[in-house]
Amino acid sequence: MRLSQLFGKTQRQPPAEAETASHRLLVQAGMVAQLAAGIYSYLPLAWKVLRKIEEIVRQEMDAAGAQEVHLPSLHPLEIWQASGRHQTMKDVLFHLQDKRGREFVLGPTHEEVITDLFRRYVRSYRDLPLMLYQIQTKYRDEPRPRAGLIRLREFIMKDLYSFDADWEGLDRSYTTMVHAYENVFRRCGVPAVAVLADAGAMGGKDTHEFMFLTEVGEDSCLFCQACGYAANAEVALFRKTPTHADEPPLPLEEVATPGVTTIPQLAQFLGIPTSRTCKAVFYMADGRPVLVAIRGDMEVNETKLKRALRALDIHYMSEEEVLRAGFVAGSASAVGLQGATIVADDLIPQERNLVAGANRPDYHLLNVNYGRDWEAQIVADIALAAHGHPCPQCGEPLQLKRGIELGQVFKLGTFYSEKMGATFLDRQGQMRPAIMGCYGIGIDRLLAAVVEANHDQDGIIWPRELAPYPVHLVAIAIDKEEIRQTSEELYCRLMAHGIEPLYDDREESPGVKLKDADLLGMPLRLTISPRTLQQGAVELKPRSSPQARHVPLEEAIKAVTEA
RNA sequence: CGGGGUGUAGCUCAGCCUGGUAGAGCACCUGGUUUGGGGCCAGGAGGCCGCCGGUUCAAAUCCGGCCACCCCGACCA
Repeated sequence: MRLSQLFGKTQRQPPAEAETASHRLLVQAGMVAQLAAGIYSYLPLAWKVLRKIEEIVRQEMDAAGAQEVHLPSLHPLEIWQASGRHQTMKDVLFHLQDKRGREFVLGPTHEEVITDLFRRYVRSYRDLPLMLYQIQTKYRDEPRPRAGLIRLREFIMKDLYSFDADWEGLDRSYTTMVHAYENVFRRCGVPAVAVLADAGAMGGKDTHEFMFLTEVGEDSCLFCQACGYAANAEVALFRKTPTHADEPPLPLEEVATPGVTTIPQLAQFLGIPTSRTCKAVFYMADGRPVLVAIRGDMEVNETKLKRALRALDIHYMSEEEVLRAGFVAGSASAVGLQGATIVADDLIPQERNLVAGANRPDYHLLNVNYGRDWEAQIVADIALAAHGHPCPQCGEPLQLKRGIELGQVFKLGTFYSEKMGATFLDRQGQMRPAIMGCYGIGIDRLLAAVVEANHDQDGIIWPRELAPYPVHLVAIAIDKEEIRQTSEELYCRLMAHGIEPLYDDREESPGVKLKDADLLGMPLRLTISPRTLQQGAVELKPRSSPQARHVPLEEAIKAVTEA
């Protein structure tokens, strides 16, 4: 490919809006272009890489025994009503109508469509297990698109669905997919780790996310170096031990705490650690007020809270909602509280003599004891694991790291098959719902991660298997006839050997060409210049190393093949 | 949806406070020169100053509303 003909132009200035390396480099290299928030065009170079990523994914999915299909993006609304997800996913669904007013949604994922397909064709356990997948554009009206290709509203996803006759079968399919995913990410040059995750609106039980650990990631995960425990912060457990479990309960006592409205102030005012306090946090859960009681040194994990409440939607109370609920912000507690659901973290009942709000301004209560002074409707683990908390398995301190979620695998079970009647007859002639799993990879997000994982200050460094072209051929001073002739010859010779280079045949200064070569990131660079030509040589340099060497022109093909 | 920020040439930005002729660098076109890290010279083309309204003799500039985009949070591949 001649660079002079290539559609897409490098820019000298990085784009102002880009804050992450992948966003900046892909835009600056002229590989992607934004159309609207979370909606991008892919130009030739990026599209080539995406196709290579897809090819790797196809190979691994096929090797795992899956078959590729292609499902529609236009989904009749009814199919979403059948699963109930027109409600649980309504915030991200794009809606549209046909001429007759029939309602459709743009597919954000395909459990409903695939389950429908299954129920039309599968009758017998003999057809199981079954794995179907597709690589397709998904549409989600994300509340906040972010960081170039990291979070898009229109994106390419590989989604695979497994159907098994029993739970052991699902476990096997799941394990098979986990291994396939490890292969995909390894081949793409992105180190990914599997962590325990939350199933969210997908339904189902076990689920893992594959994380690429990086500071620019939007997820937080906790890791134990001692025993290997790894979990998304949304679901991470940690070992909780009460500090004063053996203390006898002391009499409740009200104290004046003028001007004290926060836990740190309270602890300082009374000269106690924050772990001796019981904090009240206010939420609205599906429109109902909720008071959450948690030890003062911990934070609420909203994913856990949402699950404990079995709520569709929860959010932190606004000031207005606090007023309406009648909570005394700064001095609130569950003691004597009416008219709200009370949720207590499961550590609270084990503690003795905590300090909590008195539900009147400037007063707090000493020696508050669960069971004696108050009770909660729900007691559950709703605490957020943090850096340094003890591992739930071995007690060693957990490490907090940020990551980008590249893929997720779910054991869905019968969530969809029961709702939608996806059944089969087992060996005994019994009708049973299929046991399902689903497995997604964000293809364009993976592209972004590839760049995040493979770049330096000068540009992208494509891994071999993904590079748009294996070689970048730079002709310096190409307006000199002998340079042009030699470069053209080498270009043709490489092509004849099945190596298509990206050939910089532009009449540009050396600096421009070399900078662009670094930015565009082909794994090998061949440079022809008056200097190399004098020796009848061409310079060969890997993008990933500063080491360049001269090789005789006639050995160029061999050198490239062996490099 | 809450909080913060930005909208001026293809890109990066100045001009706005203090109203009066729309600018720079890069990119683009012509010609010349240079040739190993975005070189130099000359000439040229390119703008509903985000949109709508208001104030004013006069608005990129002041005021109001709206929209878009970016960042931080609640959601997800």
